[in-house]
Amino acid sequence: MLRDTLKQMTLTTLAALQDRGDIDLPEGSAPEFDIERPQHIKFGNFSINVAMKLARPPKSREIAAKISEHLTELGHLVPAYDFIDKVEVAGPGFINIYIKPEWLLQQSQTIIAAGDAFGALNIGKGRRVNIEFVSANPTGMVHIGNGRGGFIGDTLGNVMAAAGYSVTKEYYFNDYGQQITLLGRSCVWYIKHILGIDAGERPSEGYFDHPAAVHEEDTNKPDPQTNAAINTDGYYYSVAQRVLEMAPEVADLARNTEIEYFDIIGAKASSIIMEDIKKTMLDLNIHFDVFFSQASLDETNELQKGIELLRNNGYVFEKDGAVWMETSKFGDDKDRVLVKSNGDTTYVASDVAYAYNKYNRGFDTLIYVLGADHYGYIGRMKAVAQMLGHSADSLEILIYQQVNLDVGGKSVRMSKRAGNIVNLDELAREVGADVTRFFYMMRDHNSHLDFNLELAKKESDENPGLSVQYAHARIAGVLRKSAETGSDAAEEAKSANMAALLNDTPAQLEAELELMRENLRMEEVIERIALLYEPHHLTKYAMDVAAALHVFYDRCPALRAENPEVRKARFALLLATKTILARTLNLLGMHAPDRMDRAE
RNA sequence: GCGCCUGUAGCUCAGCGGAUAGAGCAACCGCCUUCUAAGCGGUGGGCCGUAGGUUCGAUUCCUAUCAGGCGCGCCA
Repeated sequence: MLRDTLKQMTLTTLAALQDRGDIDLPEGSAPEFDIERPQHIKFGNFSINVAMKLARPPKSREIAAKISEHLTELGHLVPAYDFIDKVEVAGPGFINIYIKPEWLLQQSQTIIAAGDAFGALNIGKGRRVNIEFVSANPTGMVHIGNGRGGFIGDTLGNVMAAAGYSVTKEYYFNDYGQQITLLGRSCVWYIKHILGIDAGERPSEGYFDHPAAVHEEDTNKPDPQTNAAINTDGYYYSVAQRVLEMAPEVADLARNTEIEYFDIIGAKASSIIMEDIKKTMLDLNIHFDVFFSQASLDETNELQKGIELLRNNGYVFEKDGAVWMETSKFGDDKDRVLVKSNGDTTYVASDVAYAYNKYNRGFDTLIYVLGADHYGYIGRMKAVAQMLGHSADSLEILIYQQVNLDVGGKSVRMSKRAGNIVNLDELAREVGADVTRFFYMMRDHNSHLDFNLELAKKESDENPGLSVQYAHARIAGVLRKSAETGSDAAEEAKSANMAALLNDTPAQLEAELELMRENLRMEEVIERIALLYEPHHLTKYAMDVAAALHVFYDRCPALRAENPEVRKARFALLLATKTILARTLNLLGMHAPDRMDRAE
């Protein structure tokens, strides 16, 4: 990528000037510096700040002038560096690089030739990365809160794969222990209602639908716990119905109501819910390579092996009849219990085993995408990584902030008790998967997200994500029109002389150059996302490319261009941009439509 | 009490220590006999929460402080 080339050129220049005695590098080596994208194009395509790192103004300007001179020379002498139009020194010592317009335009051919492979980087060098996200327990549907991780994880995974990492996307589900028993008991209660058996009082703990007839102002009162309050449209009611359909023999078990049957029924309910979750994920184009069962850790004995490994490494001790691990040795707030005094293993013990399992599968980096309520994980899991013999950096936890509901301008937390949980599949149905994905990805994962469902529905008309898709559709429209008149735009573009555009009006040329500048930025965006784990930059980038395309479309007709050379060259720009837009949309998990019908 | 996140335009938010802080939406004014107007051009709108500090340079880093959110189990 161009920025890397410039960095290399600058390093070469610094070394040459040092040899010549023109500059004095601290300890003989180049300082840290950046190749930046200036805010205004009048400051060039790129800006180098190394001179200010070496000295204060006005001395920095002198150094910048020397570097600038040498860079210009390099551009003339080395054919591979022949993209520099001019180099200028500005302000306190910025070295501003201006790229030749014809070089920029010519890159459209590079993009077209690369096709879907454009933007594929090798910064990952094939390193294996495991990204775990969503991992919602199969005791209820994914909602707009815990679903946020789905968009972050899936998009980050897509981008990291493009950046040359070998990515495995994974969902860890808890099909083990107490909560499955609870789910089973809740399900039995509903089954009894369905079968017309006396179900008794509704258990105080478990998984139940919000009663149908209760209004918001009643939420602080205890649930009615009567047959009348049962919501036959509720989710758990439907799960119970499906358990009965799937396994009619359950009816007999439910009549008995022995504790051990709860687990059996709970397992069936949980597998139904898991299928629902998988379907929701698929509807939103969120893909997983692996669904990992927590229970399997026990079956494979990894639960015990993980603990044993920690014990052998000397980090396990006993206290108060429980087994502990010394996570505090590695910066955690406190030590954590692995085996309770009653002999049960803790959830944390499963986390240890799961991390152990992931490392054993050969992953170099484990990324966890978790909600803010899992903040406490960071310290303990980083400690676990080290106790298992890996670096703290090999395990990264991305915390995304809470999603609240925006009700009448006030931020309201979703809760089961208030019955105001909005499920993700509901949102996807209302506004569509593409808009949903774009909407979520516009925000940094560190930012809080107040979800206004009404607005989200409205934004389906106004969402900038649609403008990006429209940009893609517009290009497809031109190509379609061209095909209708019997011409082959792709064929014409191949033989285009891009320099033909240099005779366009200044406004046209500016639009064409801006379009190519944006197109070529994709590699930098992918690199940054992969290195910093910040997938939200992709939406901003997509909007920038779309905006550049719309301006170009407005000013620079292709089909109607009088000059056939100009027409060909503009076809090349359109095809290159279509490639970029399609690629960007696909990384976002969105469709790149060839046609969009107006809403009205 | 301790820890983490957030505070930028009317709203929702971008902003990798750099130059005159940006986008979308909302508001206002223009542009369709033209490759889709889901678009383009223009206007207005900012003590970057507050106060110090580091730096040639701070919205960005550090400290304090105010405000909002979240977390601090032998729960999962």
